[in-house]
Amino acid sequence: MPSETNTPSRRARRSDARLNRERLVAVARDAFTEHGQNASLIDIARRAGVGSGTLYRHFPTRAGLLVEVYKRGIQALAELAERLREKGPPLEALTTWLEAFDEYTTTSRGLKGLLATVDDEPCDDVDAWWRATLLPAATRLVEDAQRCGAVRRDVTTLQVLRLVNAVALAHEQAGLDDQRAGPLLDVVVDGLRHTDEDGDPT
Amino acid sequence: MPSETNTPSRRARRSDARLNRERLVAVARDAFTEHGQNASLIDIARRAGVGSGTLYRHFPTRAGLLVEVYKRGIQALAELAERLREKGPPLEALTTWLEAFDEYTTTSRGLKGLLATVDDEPCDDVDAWWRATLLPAATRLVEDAQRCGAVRRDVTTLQVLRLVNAVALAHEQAGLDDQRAGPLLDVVVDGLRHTDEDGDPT
DNA sequence: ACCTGAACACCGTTCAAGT
DNA sequence: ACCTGAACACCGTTCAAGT
Repeated sequence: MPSETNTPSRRARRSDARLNRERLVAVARDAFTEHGQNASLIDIARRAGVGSGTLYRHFPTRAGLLVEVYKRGIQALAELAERLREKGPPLEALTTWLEAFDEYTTTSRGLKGLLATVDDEPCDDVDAWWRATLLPAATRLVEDAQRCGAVRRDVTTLQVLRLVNAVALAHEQAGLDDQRAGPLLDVVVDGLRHTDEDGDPT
Repeated sequence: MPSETNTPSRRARRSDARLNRERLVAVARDAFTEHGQNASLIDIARRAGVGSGTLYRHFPTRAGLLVEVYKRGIQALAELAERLREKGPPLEALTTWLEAFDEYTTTSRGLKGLLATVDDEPCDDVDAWWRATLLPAATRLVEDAQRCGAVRRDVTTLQVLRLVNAVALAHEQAGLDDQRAGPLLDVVVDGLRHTDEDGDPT
């Protein structure tokens, strides 16, 4: 197999590329945390010690880089949703999960910006990826809670996520990055709960 | 009075400046509507037919220009708050006002961005201006509703405004600029209402 | 007093040239 | 196959020079 014996240089190149990629992601994580989702890409490349072209080769779009940075966290949230669903009553599961979601997005500045730009339907493959990861798990939680009458039925899962994300975003933009949104999140969660007191008697 | 007779040229100059200023504001209104609060300033100057220095002379900061564009609307909202307060029951007044607030910010793209950056305390005179206009009126509405037990007491007026603004912002960033936030706003309003069902029995 | 526009520093993105 | 960095187009902001 010459394709294996005569390509130690290929292997070496590849490990170089892999190293660059890892460095970029690590630097990007810091940059997004420090400056939000609009952190300077050229600065990320500089701090990673690579040319700007290299950054674009690995991550053609900013969203792609953002997703790479927050990939693990998004996956962890999806898994948490499944665990909570098996464990407790629907409303409690949803509430706990939304708090975890809020906590993660609060500490991950760039992620808030990424989620905020979500449209009603997937627009590219990066968008499609995180939707496929996060939405199904969240939808199951929301629909469980709706089915048992604990949560109002006139909201979609995407709207719920947008709402919680907006709260986190509002909190961040107010300059209070460090702590969770707390009472503001409570307002949203209370608002999501189904109440009968509005039943129109006509 | 020589200071009056020998300054017809001064009068002419001033009217030039006034015209430039008006043009800038008119163009800026369109630009913010079209591109949001980050619309290109250089493009605004260009479209108004003035040099970039002229824009900076009239409006040293972007926030100053934004406030100028939305000044009337902010004042109108403050007056509406007073009228509603005199007219109906506290909760209804607050609800109606928040809907009007949401509707105005929804149609005024740049305003959402301006309000989103509000800190817990005024940071400059532009910030101070709209706070002095909007906050007192809104605070009276909120506190009325809290006093009569219709709205929970663990939120401040600023938090309420941030929350509603965040909803409008989330809605816009999701690419649905045209319609009001609707159900998302309902969730927030419901969440603000005071309910006793959570009274801890300990 | 007011306006202009060149000048500077910065960024996003692409692409020819290198290894 | 991968990387570099110059090149281009754009913007925010300032300031000397004009009227």
